[in-house]
Amino acid sequence: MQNDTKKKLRGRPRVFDEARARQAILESFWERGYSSVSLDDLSQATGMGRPSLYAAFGNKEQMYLAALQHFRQLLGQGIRRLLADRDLLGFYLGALELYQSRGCMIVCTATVEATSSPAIAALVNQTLEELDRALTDYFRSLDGERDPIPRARQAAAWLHSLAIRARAGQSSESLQALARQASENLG
Amino acid sequence: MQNDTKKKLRGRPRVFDEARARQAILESFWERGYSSVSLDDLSQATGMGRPSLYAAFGNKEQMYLAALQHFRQLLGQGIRRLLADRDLLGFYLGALELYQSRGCMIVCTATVEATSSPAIAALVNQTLEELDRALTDYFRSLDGERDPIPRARQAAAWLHSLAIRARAGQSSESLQALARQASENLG
DNA sequence: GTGTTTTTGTGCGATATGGTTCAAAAATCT
DNA sequence: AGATTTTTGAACCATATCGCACAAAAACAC
Repeated sequence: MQNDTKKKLRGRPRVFDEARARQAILESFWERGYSSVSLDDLSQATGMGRPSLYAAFGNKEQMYLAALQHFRQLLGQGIRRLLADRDLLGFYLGALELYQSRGCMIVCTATVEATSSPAIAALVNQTLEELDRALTDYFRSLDGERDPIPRARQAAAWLHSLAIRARAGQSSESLQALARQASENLG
Repeated sequence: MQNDTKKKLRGRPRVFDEARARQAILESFWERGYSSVSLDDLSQATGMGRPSLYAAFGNKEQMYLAALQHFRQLLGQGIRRLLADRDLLGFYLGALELYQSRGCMIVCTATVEATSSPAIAALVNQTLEELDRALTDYFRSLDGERDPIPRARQAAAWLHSLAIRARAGQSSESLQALARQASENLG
């Protein structure tokens, strides 16, 4: 929980790599959602025993929330980088790459739990609004763009649609065609 | 399982109303997804004992699939009716009404399970494609519409986005504003 | 070596879960 | 009334689930 530096600490050394474990937890939840992933699944995915898992990352909900934050960071990173390039097609294709691996964790798995867990609901909303804000800022920054908000909403709608279709397993070709349509539609 | 007519049958009469029970099952899954709804939850929601539930509707997955079909029918009905009126704003506002109660069952809860259950995945895809087809037909039917497919994809994207935002609990005003934007954008 | 600190794995416990059996109950048919 | 048919509810079974105690293990400090 507190060993971030890799310098020698006092007790028995950990046998697991915390970053790898976090990644494994993220991927499990990302792929199958919250409810259908058990602690045993996580134990297997990380190679850690349940007690170690618990000591290191807390209980199941805390792990899920951390994974969601992790995903959110991943998403935000991509958004900032790609929008800085003013390359909308690149943005959509990059997002698509992320989505085609396992779909969008926010749109396609966290929304289910939103009705059961206020904490998850809050995080979902926060992420959605963050995306809206980032897109609005982007369109506002474009020369001669007078009404950025509706444009941002439309851009978000394309992204949401891509997320859903990717999770549903539609073909790469049709998804990429959609990404192209989105960028042309907005460019 | 087979008693659809209400005429007097042979044995002990059922104490439950099959239609109401189906509705209760639908609402449970619709609200909380597949995995986090237990048979006990369904038993409580319907007022039926688990064995009766099992005898009448099969196992959990069969119940979920039936509920999903039920929802799909509901959605398709609304789509056909509203598009027949050529009232796109009405279409979006109607969908929104459905979505604001519990979100979209396909987009917001079935997609999670798609990775675990091929049957659910297939049904999700089928529904998505059905929607695309219906929207394409609609735009094709409009006078002077030469390229209906991209327009249909855009219309679907607006719908997907509305579904997600509604499930996330965004305000009625912002959702209705989005519905208006969508219909103006396409009209 | 002796003590200290931290991680690990075995294993427990209480409850939840999906599914099913089975006798009793409640209706109809003859 | 008796036989027949169907539903019901209690109870059961095997397994899964989350969470946690606890002793052994593995490192360091002195």
